[in-house]
Formats: sequence, structure tokens, C-alpha cells
Amino acid sequence: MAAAERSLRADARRNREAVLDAAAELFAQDGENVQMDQIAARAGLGVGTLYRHFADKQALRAAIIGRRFETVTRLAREAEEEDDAWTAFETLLVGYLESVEPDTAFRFSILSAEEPTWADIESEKDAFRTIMTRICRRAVEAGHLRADFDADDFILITRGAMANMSGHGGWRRHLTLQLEGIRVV
Amino acid sequence: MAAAERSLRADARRNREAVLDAAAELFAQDGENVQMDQIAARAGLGVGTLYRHFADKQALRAAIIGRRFETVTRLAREAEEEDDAWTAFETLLVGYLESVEPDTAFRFSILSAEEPTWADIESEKDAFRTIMTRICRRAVEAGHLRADFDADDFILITRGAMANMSGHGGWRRHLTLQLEGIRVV
DNA sequence: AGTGAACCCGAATTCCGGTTCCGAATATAG
DNA sequence: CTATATTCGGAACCGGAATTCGGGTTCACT
Repeated sequence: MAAAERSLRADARRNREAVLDAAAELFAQDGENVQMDQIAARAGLGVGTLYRHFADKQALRAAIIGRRFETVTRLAREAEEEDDAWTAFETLLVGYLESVEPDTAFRFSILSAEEPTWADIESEKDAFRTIMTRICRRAVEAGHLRADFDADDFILITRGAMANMSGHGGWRRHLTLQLEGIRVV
Repeated sequence: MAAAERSLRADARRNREAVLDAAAELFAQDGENVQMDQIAARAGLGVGTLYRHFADKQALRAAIIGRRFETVTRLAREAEEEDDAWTAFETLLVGYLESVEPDTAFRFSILSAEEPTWADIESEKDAFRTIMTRICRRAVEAGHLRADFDADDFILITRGAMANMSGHGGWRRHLTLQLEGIRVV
């Protein structure tokens, strides 16, 4: 793909970016229900142009989702720099959620789970998961997280928080509950 | 509505039930993406008949969701009978989630949050919430739940669990984490 | 057992949004 | 500057799914 990018005509590359930006913004805002026409309009282009760059709507979505994964992966790398194991974990957790909060499309794509030919994204997904796993492990070993906590649990927690992001900012409260537990023993 | 039911012709009432049952089953199974034709077929009726009983697809959905609320409200009433405050709470929590697990449509409608003209359902929703609030309060007062736990938190917790119901049965694990907390202090 | 209102049926229509297509416009090589 | 390959634009197309509509059917009352 990097090679392909280089061989793209100047205007084409510019437009491709415009499409990506417009799509990102609209998908983030309205999630699933955005029309190709709207994206084209926002990008100041014709629909035809979208299809020149992306096979179909699904592909465009995939590109957007992939982008966000790159973002959070970068974020994870930063978090890993933290000296304290707990700080690293908390930074990742909160950073991830904050980054994802305004992106309706991403949240829904995660929550919907089905995701047919989402195969494209797999590699980005893995990159994130790898780092995330290390950070979790470190926090467990340092005794800051329950001994049986693992990467899958991180996903459970974040999905849970994401489910409480619509409208009311209840997800922060929920995160507290998840960290501390609701039961008194 | 009760009066209207009485004045319905025998076959009409029967068909109405058939539609409701068929719709409930299909919506539960496939969530959002069910066609009116399918529902009609499953009910052994023509599409026209669906529209005789429900203004549009949305109205039908609303009726189904309302139904499930009635179910869980009944469930809550039962839970409240429990002598032990914690047992009552746990019964409600787990019972609610188990009851909701197989109902894709319901889960999505809760998670999607937007809910345009969902106003119809409000009363059913309130009925449930009232009882649920009492049960939570009792568990708090008995010292089984953190002191600041309230009805809104119940919703956060359940939404969280519901977000982890697609496919993998991870929601039970998530529920444990939510009850006990993931952090070690 | 007749009558009319209520009800049912499902083909036809409408609506909606993704995708295609090809002439016009534009960038780059020579 | 010209030629040629690329890219753009957006009206037209198309399929899928909701909704309508009017003629046929069934119930319930007398």
C-alpha cells in the first residue's frame, strides 16, 4: 500500500485524505447511519470519487476503524513508557476510553461484535492487543490487579464502559465501580 | 387499550397474538434486521395484517420491548419476595440478565440509547425501575452493597454485562469482575 | 342464513440509499 | 504545449425492504 500511495496522482492523494477525514468525522458523529452522499458532500467531492478510492461503504468504514486502532495503539505505546505499573495501566484504560468516547462508529463496531469481513483490521487489532496484554500483565505482577486478570478482561471492562457512553457521561462512574467493585464483603 | 382488546373480533385477537409471538421470536433471534414479510410468514399471515394491528415496524418493536419489560418486572416482583437482601439483589441482577440474554432486539434497543418515540414504553420501564430501586436500597442498607450504590448504578452494571453478551458468554465473568472489582488495594 | 362491518391478503407501489457509468476535467510526461 | 492516462462528478440505475390499497373473506349479531 505504501508503494501505491507514492504512485497516486497528487490530487488523488489529496482527495483520498479529504474523504477519509470527512468520513471519520461523520461516522464518529452519527455512527452507522451516514450516507455516502453526505460524506461526499462534506468532503466537497462527488460520490463517484469515494468509489474510486474505496470499493464500497464497508471498506471505507474499515479504513476509518483501522485508523482509530492506530491511534489507540500509539496511545498504548505511550502508556507503556510509564514507570509505575499501575499508572501505565490506568493511563491506557482511561486514555483508550477517552479516545473512543467521541467516536460513535468505532464504539458500535466494537459492541456489535458480528463484523463480517473485518479481517482487514485484524493486524491493527493485534498490534494493540499485544501491547495491552503486556501492560495488564505488568500490573498484575506488581500486585495492582487481581491475580486472574487478563487481556480478555480488559476487553470486558472497556466494552462495559463503552456501553455506557451514549449521552450521559456515566461511563466514568461505571469505570470506578468496575475498578472497586460494587459488593461489600 | 384493555377496553379495545375486549372489542376485538375473535380472529383479530388471535392473529394479533400470533404476530406478537412471531415478532418476538424473530426479533429476539436476529435483532434489528428482520423483515416484516418474515414476521408475517412466521405468523402464517399476510403483511397487510401486521399493519392492521401496528402502525409501522417501529410500533411493533415497541410492543415487543414493552412485553419484555413486563416479564422482567414480574421477575423483579418475585425477587423482592426473598428474605435476604443480598439474595434478592442477586436474584434480580442475574435473573434480569439471563432473561435478557437471548433477546437480541431488546439488548440492542437498550444499548442503542437513542430511542426516538420510545415514549410508549416509559410506563413499563418505570414500573420495573421502582421495584429495582427498592431492592437496591435494601441491599445497601443491609450493608451488602457500597453505600453510594443506586438505581442508576444498577443500569450501568447491567448495560455493561449486556455489552458482553454477543457470542461468547463472557458476561458472567464480567459480572463477577463488576461485583468484586478488578483492582487490588 | 342474511347482512354488513371488521378483517385478511399479497401484489403493487413507494421509498431509500448504495453503486455504476461515462463524458468532462485535470494532472503529469515528453 | 500536446497528448494521454487518471481522476472527477453526479444523474441514473437498481435492489431491497417498508408500506399501501382494494377486492375477497370471515365473524357476529339478528
